Parts: sequence; structure tokens; C-alpha cells
Amino acid sequence: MAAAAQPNGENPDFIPLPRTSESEKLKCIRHTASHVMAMAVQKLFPTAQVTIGPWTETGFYYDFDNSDSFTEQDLKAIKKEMDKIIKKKLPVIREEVTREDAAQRIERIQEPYKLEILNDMIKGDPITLYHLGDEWWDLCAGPHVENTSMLNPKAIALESVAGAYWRGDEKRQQLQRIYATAWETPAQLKEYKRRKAEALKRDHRKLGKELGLFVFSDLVGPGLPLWTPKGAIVRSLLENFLKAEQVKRGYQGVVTPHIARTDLFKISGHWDNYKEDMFPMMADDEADRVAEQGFVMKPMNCPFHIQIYQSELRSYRELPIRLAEFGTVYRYEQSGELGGLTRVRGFTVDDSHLFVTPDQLESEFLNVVDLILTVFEKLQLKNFRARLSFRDPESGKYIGGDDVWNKAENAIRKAVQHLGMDYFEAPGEAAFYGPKLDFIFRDVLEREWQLGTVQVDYNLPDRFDLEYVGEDGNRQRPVMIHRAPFGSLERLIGILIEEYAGDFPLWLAPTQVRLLCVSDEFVPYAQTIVEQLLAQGVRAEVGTGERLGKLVRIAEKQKIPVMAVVGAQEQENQTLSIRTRAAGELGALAADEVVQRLVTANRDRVDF
RNA sequence: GCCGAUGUAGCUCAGUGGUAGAGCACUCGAUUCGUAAUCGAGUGGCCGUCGGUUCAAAUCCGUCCAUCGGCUCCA
Repeated sequence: MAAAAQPNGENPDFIPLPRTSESEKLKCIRHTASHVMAMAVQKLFPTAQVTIGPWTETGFYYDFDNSDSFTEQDLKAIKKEMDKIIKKKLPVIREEVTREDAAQRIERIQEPYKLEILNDMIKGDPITLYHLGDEWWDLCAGPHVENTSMLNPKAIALESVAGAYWRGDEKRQQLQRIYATAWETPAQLKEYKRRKAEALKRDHRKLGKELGLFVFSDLVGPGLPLWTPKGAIVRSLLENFLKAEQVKRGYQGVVTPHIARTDLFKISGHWDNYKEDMFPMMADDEADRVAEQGFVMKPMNCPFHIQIYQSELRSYRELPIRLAEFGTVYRYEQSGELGGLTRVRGFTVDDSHLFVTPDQLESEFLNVVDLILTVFEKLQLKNFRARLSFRDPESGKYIGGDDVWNKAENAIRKAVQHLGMDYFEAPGEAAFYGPKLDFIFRDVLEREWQLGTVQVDYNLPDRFDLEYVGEDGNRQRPVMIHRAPFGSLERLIGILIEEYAGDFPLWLAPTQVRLLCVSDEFVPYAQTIVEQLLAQGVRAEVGTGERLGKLVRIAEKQKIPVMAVVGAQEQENQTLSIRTRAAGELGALAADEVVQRLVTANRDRVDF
């Protein structure tokens, strides 16, 4: 429309929305807004105690210890109170104080959480207070705006309430968190809300239902998705794609059961370190239950693949051995953690375990990373971050010694540095048996999810006493690499749906082509084309029984990539009038040519 | 698991104490139609579950189940 073509290519209506970390101004606004909110809450709820109120990338929150949780009405009242505070034009004053001074002042206003924060602050760091006029102050590092009048009440919105544990520790007090957002201008707030609503349209749960890809059933159970015919197509296409890549790279497929004796997991360490995440043991009787002589659903595939490795004596000549399986695992996730396809209780890992000599470790690791990046590229996944998930040296929840861990962590760090990848290190994110290189994606709600992963493991080979015969005839210990480019099919497809906004590329679309008949009399002609396409592996079908406009609408809503209109002219000239979701109407093309192009595009996994 | 919200037809939703509604979908009939909704009729709900309050409950209260937003935890 009017705003379309500008000489400089810029849309004058475009409102940029920086993330907080990218804007000093937003940092100030959100810090101050957070203080104003806390002051408002304490005015309305005098017994509420303050804790922390940091900014987030899209807004800020503040945690309160309050006897009741805040209601929608409370939020409205709090917002009103905030507006009043802003109107008072209170100066925001920074004051640097000594630790003793701060402690005394906190003592005076009876804020135990604040005292705990103060006590945890590193010695030597300056301690600063920020005052809102002479009415309210909080311990805060800043920065802030200079006066509350610099906040625009119409650019602030309180969004939601939630429970949150003090210090993120579920054993501690649960606090009441208010999520809110604040911007420079009302226009920015409006734009933020618009984008949020827009993002929600891409939610994989909504699109999954609309496109008929998967369902859940209360009778089957929470976190256990059921794949419909269309969803099953997407799954198997992804499987076939990865399997083909793996064949090129020397992987061998294996198949293993879904349950095993508890003994297997005792040796692997899962029984001691992962039991809470496993479904309870199935035992024949009470005696077996007490003796832990039962079976469990597998939470991981590694111990099974290890058994295949161990089933014969291996030679260094065989290594590396790469065993791959789309292995379905079951994990007992807590009820509140479940959601859509991104967090489920039964899921399929595109798992593989590589048994390598120490000499082969680095090159095999690099090959795996290369595979993962190749896969992401083909799936057009770009918005990921690489995370080095190392162990938390303070925590005791890991198996194996320091030397082994250091060796594994260094191997990973060296590899990503060699590749020149952008990465960040995350202590405490490792698996219990080894460090990982994880690939993290964001969903429409900006939540981060781990998809692909590579792990270096010296521990399980020890625990299972794995061996191979070396060149010198002596028994040697292999190193294991655990890896899963997709992570899990469920989570991957959830993320893909959102990345594509439901518009699967041609090769992944459940229905690739629909031939829309202008009237019923053209169905036989359409059918002959459909048969040609099906015979060559293109998922095509006939659309009829409605007026053309309706058929187009239905196909558009189902996000079918290619529509072919069939009427008198097309039948007469042996053509098809092509309309694609991406490019709209392309006009009449020879039917033979269309069939050939579709077959080729499908085979090469490119667009029509 | 914890805090909070929600649950009405296959889907999206209206209905706040007095005999359950709409649109779409579905079925049937008419229409044979040219690129995002042809017209008409019909089918369809133990109002998530169990219990309570009441002369009377989709509606008020409680329980459980599920979903959603967070926290914790994770592929």
C-alpha cells in the first residue's frame, strides 16, 4: 500500500524494538519501571517484601514475598499506582554507601531478602542505592533514568503473574513474580504487543492442530503425542533425510528395545543419577521390587548401543564404529514441565554412539559437528546458538574423575575453536556422564530449547569396561561420542513448524500438490496427473466438490505449497495453471513439464 | 512437583442460578461454478471428572484430570 516502496527501501512505519541488552536507554527505563512497580506494590500491599527486579530482554519482572498471589485486578490497581508515582516526577537518585550503612538501613525497613542479597555481594564491589524521591529506595546496581517523569505510563504494561522460587531454589520460599514491559514510546509498546500476537499465530501447538500433524489424548496421557498420517509423513521424511546423510558418513543402523533390566542402568549410572527422570520400575512381585529386579523404560539409548558394541571383541581396525538408531525414550518429566512438542514424556532421539580410539576423537567430533551443521542448513535453521555444556565443579551429580572431565571438556573446546564457531560456555549444563556441545533454538515465546547435541564420554566406556584390541595386541579403552543432530524428532518438528510458520518447504510438506478442479467434469484429467505424480513419489491429490475460490482457500489454509488449477482450457491443452503459496499465480504450464519439475524439486529437496 | 489462569459441539467461541447457542467443519439437496468462503436444510454437547450447596447448577463451592503462563527441571 502507501508505505510500500520508499526510495531508500525503508518502511517509514517500521518501529524498531531493540532487546534490552542492546539498548542503554531501555535498560534505564526498565530498571526504573521495575522500582516504580515495587514501590507501587508496597504502597498497596504494605506487607509485601521486595526481593529482586531485573530486566529481561523484552521487559522486566519483580519478585515479591506476599501472603497472597496477585490477581488481574491487583495488576490493574498496581499499574494505576505506578502511573501516579510517575506523575509525581520523582527524581531517581543514586547513592553509594558502605556495607555497614546499607545493612543498617535495610535493618530499619525490615527487608530480609534485601539483607541476604547484600550479604552475598562480592567484597569490594560498590554498594549503591537508588532512591525514588525520598519515598522509596532499593539496593540496585543501576543504571536508571534521572526522573520518573521520563517514563511514559502509556508505554508500560503489566503482563502476568507467576510463582518463582527465591534464588531459583525449589526448596526455598515461593515468591510472587509480576512480569511487565516498558518502552520508550506507546507506539513501541503497541508494536511489541502486535509482534507478540503475530508470533502466537506461529505457535506449533496451534498450527499442529490446524494442519492436523499431531494430537494428544487424555486417555493416552500427558506428554505423549500421537502422530496423525500427515505428521507421520513429516517424521519419516526427516528420518529418511538424516539416514541418507548418515549412510554417506559410515553410520550403521541398529534397533534396540524400549525396556531393559534395571541392572543395565545400574552399570550405566542412570539408576543412581537419573532415577527421578525415569518411569518407575516394573517388577513381577514385591520381592523383585525390593531387590530392584525389574524392568524400566529406557530414558536413553546409550547403554543398549554399548551392549551391541560389547557383543563381540572389537579390533582397532573396526573403529570408529558408529551405531545409529531413531530410539524412542521415555522420561518422567514433572507435570508442570510438559508443553506441546517441545517437552514431552516419550520422544524419539536421532541417536548415535561412536566408539573411537583416542586418536580418532578429534576428527570424529569435527565430522559430527559438520553433519549437524549440514542438517541445519538443509532445514534452513539459522537462529541457533552453540553452547558448551560443562560440569559445575561445585556439584557432585557427575560420574568420573576430574582428569577425565578435563580431557573431555578440553577436547570439545578445542574442536569448536578449530571450527571458529561462536559459542558460550555454560557450567552445570553437562550430562551426568560427560560434557556436551549443544545447539540452542528459540520458540515463538522466546523460550530456548536444546536441539542438536554432541557429547564426549570417557565415563561409560569405563563403567562398562569397553575394550578393543590395539595395534600392539593389547586391550585398549575406546572413547564414546554421543550425538543427536535433531535432538528429538518431537522438539525438532515443534521448532520447525514455528520457524516455517507452518509453511513446510516442498520436500517436507505432507501434501505437496493439490489439483483443484474448476468443476467435477475435470476430475478424471486431474486424476491422471495425480497418478503420474504419485508414481514418482510426489504427494499429490485432487481437490473438488467446491467452487474454485473455496478450493483455493482450503488449500491456502492447509499451507499446501503448490496448487494446480484444472479446467476446460487446461484439459484441452494438457496444461496446469500453477499457483504456489510462495509466488502466487504462475499461469498455465505444460502438464508434463510441471510433473517433471515437481519430481526433480522433491528429489533435490528444493522449492518448486 | 510448586504458584496462577483456563476447560461448553470435531474447531473457534457466546452463554453468570430457571428446559444448551453461533460461525466453520460434517451429512443431504440445489447450483457445475476460473484463483482466499454459492444457497438451503439437517446431524451433532451428561457444559472435563467426581462430590457438595440449592426447589433448581454450564453458572456457586470443593476434589481430581487435562491444558496454558511462569518457577524448578530438561532432548
